[in-house]
Amino acid sequence: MTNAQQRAEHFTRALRAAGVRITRQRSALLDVLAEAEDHPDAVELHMRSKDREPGISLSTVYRTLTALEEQGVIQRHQFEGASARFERADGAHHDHMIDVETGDVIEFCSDRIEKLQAEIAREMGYDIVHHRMELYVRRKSNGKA
Amino acid sequence: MTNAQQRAEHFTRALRAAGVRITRQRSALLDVLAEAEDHPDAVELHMRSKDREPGISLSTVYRTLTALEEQGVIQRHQFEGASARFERADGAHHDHMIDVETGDVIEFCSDRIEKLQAEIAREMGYDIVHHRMELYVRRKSNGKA
DNA sequence: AATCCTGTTGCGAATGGTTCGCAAAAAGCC
DNA sequence: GGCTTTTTGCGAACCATTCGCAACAGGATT
Repeated sequence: MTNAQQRAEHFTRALRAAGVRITRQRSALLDVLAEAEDHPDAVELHMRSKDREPGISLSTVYRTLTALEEQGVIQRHQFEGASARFERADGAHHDHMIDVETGDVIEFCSDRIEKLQAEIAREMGYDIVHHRMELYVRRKSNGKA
Repeated sequence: MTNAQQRAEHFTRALRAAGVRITRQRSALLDVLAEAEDHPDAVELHMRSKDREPGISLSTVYRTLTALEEQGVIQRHQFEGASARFERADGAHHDHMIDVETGDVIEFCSDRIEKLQAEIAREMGYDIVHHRMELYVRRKSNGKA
């Protein structure tokens, strides 16, 4: 069994556990999400899902994405000046770099930054509920200047 | 002359320099922005401006905010699940903590985090164009747990 | 595999923050 | 003061997302 199939089953179980029914439409979207290696938005996911289940509507995509997010198995990211983009919530926590030229999303993680964030919040009398850190970047110029 | 007056003049000069005319409406909004010590959204700025210049419309507030942002004298922040909030761009760069209970915005800055961000981007072959870091926080609980 | 109950669908309409188009009004240079 | 150009307020348009609803379909039970 492929990783993607395992992930699709994981999604299915998560929804079933929440009393959510698995319809043909949802199954198609779950497969799409399980296979995605990028950070697609709702419209992109809708297009990919239509290849498997032509009848699926954009509303259903949004509704299912919301349900999956509520179960904590996917994450929704609202990057600057763009519609929400989604990704699986399997691996470890990470932050994002967005290539401002191409829109590509690069994942990264820094324990040291996380520690500093927690420390700063603590010093000011707060606990961090969650955080958002995005670096908007451009490929480094080769030349000197 | 108060700081707020100086800041209002600074805004005025910035707009004039860009060939933007200073109308009564804009003048009112500029004063409001110059006095603000918080991070108001467009609707809030509209309300405050109406106290000085009752005729001002929300469209004008948005248009002027956009012009000021283009001149780099104010900043627009899009925090999670809320409308855009604005602040003056005088002082040094800083990031934000948002109290998830109250919506209050607390400013903070960490050179160490900034350095780490730049280092991470560099190692991956990128230059940072700008970044966004927001800590969504809750007042620390007094008790043990 | 037929039934029933309840959750789900697609559609189009609604939402909410923000922007736009337009004709009337006002800045500000001469 | 007149004239040109920008700006205004208004309402309509926008766009991503959500909602309302009547028709439809899981899936547990039989």
